[in-house]
Amino acid sequence: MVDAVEPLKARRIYLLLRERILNGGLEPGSRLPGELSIAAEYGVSRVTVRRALDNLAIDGLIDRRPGSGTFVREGNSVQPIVADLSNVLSHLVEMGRRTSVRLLSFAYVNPSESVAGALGLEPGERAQRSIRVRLIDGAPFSYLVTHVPERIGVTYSEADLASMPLLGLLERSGVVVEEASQSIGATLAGPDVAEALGLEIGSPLLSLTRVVWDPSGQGVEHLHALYRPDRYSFHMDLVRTGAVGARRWNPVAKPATARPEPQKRKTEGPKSLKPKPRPVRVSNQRRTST
Amino acid sequence: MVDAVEPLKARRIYLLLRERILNGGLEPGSRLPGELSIAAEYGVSRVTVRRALDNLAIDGLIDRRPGSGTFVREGNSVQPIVADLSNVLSHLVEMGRRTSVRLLSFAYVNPSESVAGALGLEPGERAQRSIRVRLIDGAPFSYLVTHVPERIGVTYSEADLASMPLLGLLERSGVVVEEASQSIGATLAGPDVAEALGLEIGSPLLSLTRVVWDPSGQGVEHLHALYRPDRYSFHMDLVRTGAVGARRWNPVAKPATARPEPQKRKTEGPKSLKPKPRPVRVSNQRRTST
DNA sequence: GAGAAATGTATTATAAGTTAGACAGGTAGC
DNA sequence: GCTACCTGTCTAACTTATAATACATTTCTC
Repeated sequence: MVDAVEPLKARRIYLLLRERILNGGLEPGSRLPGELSIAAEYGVSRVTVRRALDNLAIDGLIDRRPGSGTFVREGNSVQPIVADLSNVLSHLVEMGRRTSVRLLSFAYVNPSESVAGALGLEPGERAQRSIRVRLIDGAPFSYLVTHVPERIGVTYSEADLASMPLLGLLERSGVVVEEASQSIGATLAGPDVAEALGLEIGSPLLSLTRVVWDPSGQGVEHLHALYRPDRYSFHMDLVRTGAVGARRWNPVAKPATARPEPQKRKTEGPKSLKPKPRPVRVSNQRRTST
Repeated sequence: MVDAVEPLKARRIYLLLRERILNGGLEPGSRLPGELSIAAEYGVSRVTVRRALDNLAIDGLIDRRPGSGTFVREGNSVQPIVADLSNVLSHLVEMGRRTSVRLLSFAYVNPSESVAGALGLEPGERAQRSIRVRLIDGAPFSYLVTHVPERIGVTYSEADLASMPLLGLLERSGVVVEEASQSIGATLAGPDVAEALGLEIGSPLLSLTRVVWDPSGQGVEHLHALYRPDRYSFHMDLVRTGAVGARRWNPVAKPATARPEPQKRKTEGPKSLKPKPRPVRVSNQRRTST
């Protein structure tokens, strides 16, 4: 009879206030209620409220001015890297930002059942697994676990992996890559991933699972990618197509040649020049630790 | 100098293990590592691990057999709803599953700066904000916050909102919807969202922010959606296009007419008939409290 | 049956979170 | 200047969470 307790009021209040700042009604520059008011509102002590505010201050979300009050800091919108759904990294290179890769693991393993199933492996068939972390300007933003069937003929070395995209290596080896299927979800950072990405355990992550097939339908690559949402997000433009009554969104297919940006929004509002102060921003670790 | 502490390890481990059971590598029926192993892995004491396992047992996710071990309970695999990036709900209807909507809030507000900027509102211009929760077969899976400029001519009522998609209502009102831009990220559940979706505070969420414009570039709708990743995920098929040397992924544009499924994977492995053993489960809050 | 390994249970000690209160000092309004 | 209100800091007592052990019981393997 483990009676689920209700601990950690400070964190609860921290999350609550953070939500109000990021998504909710608290405008940048506005003043928060006094610490005593907040304490009364949520039925906790002032010390507890202060702990929550401390964390918000560490996150850089608020500005505390003694005698005056606590204010929502302005300009705390750190834009994450934006990627479209196709070739994620071409953007970055265009922007002149330097990306690098750290190879954490390189081994031949018996894949998990789900990976084996997705790739269509025979029972007991092994796969080459590599774990990589991708960095931009020295800051890690993605954790990639890839599985490639051993029988595909893995012709690349560890050094190759650290310098070239895996798909490029496969295509160089003569593997024809035709189609893929991927799904996007969210999950929490475990110990390994948290350390590799410089996060706290339990931080939210974007997850992407992609399975790539060759023209015969043979599984070629299984990718499980985890992204820091404060540094990476998916972006896409949609157009409304179809007849009335069956209208739907369709993604805008971009030409293979790189283009600066679709940049279509011609809103004329005074703020329209600042197209998207996307507030999503997830920073929640107070201590990156390790 | 409040040194950020490390609270609630038990809950953290509970969330992590739950994530591994639901999305991660732990197959149903498989045995978890021993309590001591888990304790060592996460650097906590066995008591703490046991607390986490207690909660997982309450959730019905695991099965503890004294002397034998702790096992992932079978039959938890509730497939998440799979949506493509365009018309998320058409799938569901096709599948014959019943979705419903709960309207949590309906008001005219001064939108936050980020929303106002995205929609291109004049300073001080108000917007109609509605907060809805969407359910499938009675289980909530998404939390939607939409903003529509007041001047657009909001011709729908609260009752309309609870029964029809917002975009449909707008188009019925004569608003021409042409293009949109959206980005996908991840975040943690705050108190409000957690309660609305039946989650613990701190659970991971998929977040989608979409801005819709009419042909003149005027903002029409701002959508901020949060999805339970165990019940909802984005899925898309990609094809490799472009010349050698500049190959990239492009999404497969689907026809407006509903089609059962692309279903391309013709892998012949014995497990290929079970293409996706995605294990999932639902109930997880022990106490929604307050 | 012996032994290893697992969960179930209990005890004690330490660490951490919370509360309540008091006081100092800064800021703004009257 | 006075007052009200705010944050910053501190103390003391209390409650809860976690750690470190030890030991019993069940299960599986050999």
